[in-house]
Amino acid sequence: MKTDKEQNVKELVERIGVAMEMGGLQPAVGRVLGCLMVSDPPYKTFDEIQGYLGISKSAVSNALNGLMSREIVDYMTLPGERKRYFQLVQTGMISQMKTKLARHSAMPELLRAVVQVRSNKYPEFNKNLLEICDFFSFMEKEMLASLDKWEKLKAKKS
Amino acid sequence: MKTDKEQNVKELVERIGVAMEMGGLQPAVGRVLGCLMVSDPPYKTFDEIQGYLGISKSAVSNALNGLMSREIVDYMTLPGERKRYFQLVQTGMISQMKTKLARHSAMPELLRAVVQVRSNKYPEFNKNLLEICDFFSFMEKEMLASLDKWEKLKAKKS
DNA sequence: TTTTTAGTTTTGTTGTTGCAGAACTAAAAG
DNA sequence: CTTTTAGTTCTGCAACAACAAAACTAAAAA
Repeated sequence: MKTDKEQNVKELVERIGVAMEMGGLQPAVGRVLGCLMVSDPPYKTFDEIQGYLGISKSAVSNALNGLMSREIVDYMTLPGERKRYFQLVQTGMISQMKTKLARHSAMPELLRAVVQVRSNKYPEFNKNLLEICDFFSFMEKEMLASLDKWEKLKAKKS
Repeated sequence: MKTDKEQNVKELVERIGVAMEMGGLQPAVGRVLGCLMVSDPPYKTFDEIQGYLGISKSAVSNALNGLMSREIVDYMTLPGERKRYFQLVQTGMISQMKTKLARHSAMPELLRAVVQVRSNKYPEFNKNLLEICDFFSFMEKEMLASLDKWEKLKAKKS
């Protein structure tokens, strides 16, 4: 039966939505993403998204605009048609990861400021703060290196 | 003048609070963390925290309990005293990073499920989905490796 | 026993989020 | 010029989050 598989797909979309929600996106945004992932063909119009998810136009509009501003989604048009076909930007998730990393980058600076403000009556504590600071710097550097590594790996393949 | 420096420290606490807030914690929680970072000595009682931040007891209580359940803060007691001295767990931020990483680990599985559900009419799209999937797996592996590297580096020093 | 201390739990208020529904708009079609 | 299409923006609401204030509790002190 067809409905059976479709049910499965909808549940999958729902699970993607929840996963995205935990990543800081709002529910409807996560579902739109999920919808575009399972969509066959891999693009959908505004109305199709709305119909598939059964949510309001405003929810779809806001979700799509948010996703487009983050460059996770973009759209194309077909010649002679006015409507837009929305689709995932394949590199979007990857650059998303980069921006997420960048958000941690304020910590080392703050921690250094903290240590500068502290007395040196508790050198052990200060040392540990600096170590945490080093840890964050270290991880940021490492992750950027990993991203580089990935990009080179991909470049070779293609 | 003393007040001048204290003002600076309070601003620093506030900035830490904001940084933590962006990391997904609630405002009061971020400030309690900031307070414990700049605290000299590096521990404070419930009342001291409340007094320093000028927030309610319930806010302090909830913040501390949340931080303790995440193992970012713990407390000690002094012999003969009932009150608890709250302090940062130095490894707390680091294990916090680990849990954050773990949250991404559902993605590869979901993406694989998506591809299995899709037709193969759009092999390019499917290939790209699998590539994103690989990317997340790759990054998770890399980060765990980095964490290992850090721990070994630290082990050597001490 | 009562009182104090060190918090916890409950209650209520305020502000914010996330969305639906309806009104609106701009461009194209008729 | 009117109508349709493809969305956007506005209005309003229900649910939830973050917190203050106050009531409560459990253990120790007096």
